[in-house]
Amino acid sequence: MVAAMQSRTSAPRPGRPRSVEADAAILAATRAALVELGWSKLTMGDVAGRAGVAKTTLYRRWAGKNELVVDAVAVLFDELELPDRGSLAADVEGVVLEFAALLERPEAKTALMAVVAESTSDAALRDRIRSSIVDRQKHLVMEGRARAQARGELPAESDDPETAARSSDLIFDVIAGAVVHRSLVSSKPVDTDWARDFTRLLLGGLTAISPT
Amino acid sequence: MVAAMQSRTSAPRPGRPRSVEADAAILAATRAALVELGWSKLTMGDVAGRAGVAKTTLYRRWAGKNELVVDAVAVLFDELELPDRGSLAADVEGVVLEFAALLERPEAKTALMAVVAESTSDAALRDRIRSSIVDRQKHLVMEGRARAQARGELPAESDDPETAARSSDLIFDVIAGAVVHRSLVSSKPVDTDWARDFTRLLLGGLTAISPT
DNA sequence: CGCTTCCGCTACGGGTCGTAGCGTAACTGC
DNA sequence: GCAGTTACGCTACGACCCGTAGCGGAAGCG
Repeated sequence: MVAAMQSRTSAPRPGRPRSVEADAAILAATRAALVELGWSKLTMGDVAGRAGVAKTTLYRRWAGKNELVVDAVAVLFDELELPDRGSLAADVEGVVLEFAALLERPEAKTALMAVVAESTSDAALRDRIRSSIVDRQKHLVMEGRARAQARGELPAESDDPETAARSSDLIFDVIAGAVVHRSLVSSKPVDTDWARDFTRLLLGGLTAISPT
Repeated sequence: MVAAMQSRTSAPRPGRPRSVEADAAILAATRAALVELGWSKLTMGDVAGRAGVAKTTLYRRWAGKNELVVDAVAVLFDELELPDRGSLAADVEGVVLEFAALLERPEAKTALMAVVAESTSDAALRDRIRSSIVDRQKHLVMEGRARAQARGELPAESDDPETAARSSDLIFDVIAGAVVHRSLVSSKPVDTDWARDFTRLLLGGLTAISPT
């Protein structure tokens, strides 16, 4: 992704250009390998073989497994959308289910946790994840919040842009964190029942949880 | 941990017993290696060297890196406690900060995400994590909830034990998930400010978030 | 003392890593 | 067309880690 951007934005350099088909083939092969092998058993040589590409070609574009997988998985997050479902509750429920469906895909679940784990001791990788994955989701929170404010479901946010950002960060961490934890750590399904319970908790708070 | 339990519960077998010092040394060496090297660069041979133990001894007790690290990190969660801080809000804030402090320890942050990632394609490891780590935390939710109900801060839970379990699972995923996501994915600090904001959101819901 | 199990050590085949070197292919500017 | 430049496929390589086997010896039990 970053590599692709580089070749797209940079002025046409002399010499043979990098094969765009190879880029796509490598990323697709990486996702396929993640599905079949999981993170730990995935090797650069295997990916190269699947993509019909020499191993050296991979190393010319990505420093290693971590960077490659981040780019391979990042595009999955572009699918996330937030259609107007009429109410804040419906919007939250919808995005929760969408995000959960994304996490159900084996290439996503195994790769995401692994790269996050690596990023704890690799600042560059941390930035790469933030820009390639995290920031792409955050705008969903902004959209949903703006809509809810327009509907009168939420009060206008603070004038101070810092506090406004703080609260949207908070909401983001709560939603994404809860779904990830439910799905990957507790390894229980994020179904419509759970999404409804979670939405009620998020909107109304702990006291709102009571037998329906 | 499981290995230790095995040798503790099983009847005294004939022959030389396993060295308990070796167990402790290996687990400590594993944590030290996690701090210095992180997950990916940690090797069984390195751990054996640090522990002053032969590599074969490690393999006699653990099947591999995954199992070893789970056991090495599991004991960290025993530190988590939930002293009565007088109110539900204070209790939540306290456990959030405690959990965050635990996640700040490099041996915990790098190992936890990694084993969770591996567990997505390893059912046995998933069970091991659940029993060794997740279930140890869940009782904190029960405690806090029971206290809040005794104080009159929360209504009594449903008679149906299934719905009661469902809601405590939900609360657990929201709290743990949010802290993990904030700390490891968004890589921003879980400080007292954030803990206060989060607690207000959890107790009062989205509408309660407004300029103080 | 025999029996059993654990330990440390050495050695090994198999696999992955990341790089170097080579000849060739593709594209640019003169 | 022709040099110049860069990318590609291929091969080969040392380095490292894996997980296991086999050995002699140590530590307990009866």
